[in-house]
Amino acid sequence: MDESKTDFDFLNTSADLAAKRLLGCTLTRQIGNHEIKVKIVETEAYDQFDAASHSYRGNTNRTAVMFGPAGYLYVYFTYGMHYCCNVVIGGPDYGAAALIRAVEPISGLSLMVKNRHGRDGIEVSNGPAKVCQALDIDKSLNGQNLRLPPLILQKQPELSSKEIVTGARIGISQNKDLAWRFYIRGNPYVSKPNKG
DNA sequence: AGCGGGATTTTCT
DNA sequence: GAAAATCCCGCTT
Repeated sequence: MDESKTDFDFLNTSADLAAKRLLGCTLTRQIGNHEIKVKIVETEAYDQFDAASHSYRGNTNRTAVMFGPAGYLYVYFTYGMHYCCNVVIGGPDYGAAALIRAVEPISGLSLMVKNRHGRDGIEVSNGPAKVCQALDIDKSLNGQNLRLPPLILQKQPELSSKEIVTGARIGISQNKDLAWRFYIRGNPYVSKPNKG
């Protein structure tokens, strides 16, 4: 059977719904003989109709991956020093992606700590640039097919709405009130729990 | 615990 | 030329 066509159908929807569906899914990163496996615990949605999104200004060299099919990796470089990674979501003509803001280690923790220069505990992966550092993701993985090594996304059963917290996105200056950040309730790796 | 600043370069105006 | 989907450190409560 051709799994490649159907695996990521669950991401072929609006950015906010797809970002929510990514919570609980796993990422497996192969680095040489080593393997790191993590669970996605925090995401943010971005699409072409959203002024805060890189895709808002259209399909450029930088954003081309966002305008491709779901299930590919979009990596961008920011603040002159950090990489952040996204899972492309929605159909090929819908420029959308979900920023992976935090993950929970499942296996390969010692290598993650090493990649984070000794940072331990939740500091290993409780932020988008920390996730990329821990998983050794940089621009060379931009456009990577997430069905294939060295980075594989696996669907997990969808969480119930009670397990998901929704709120405003972090670190943006446009569309601040749009509640397109999602995280797993009570998870210690969430970068910044909502106040209140 | 919370605030403020610096690091540093890609991307688009 | 300015801003940027961030992080870390140091200083103040």
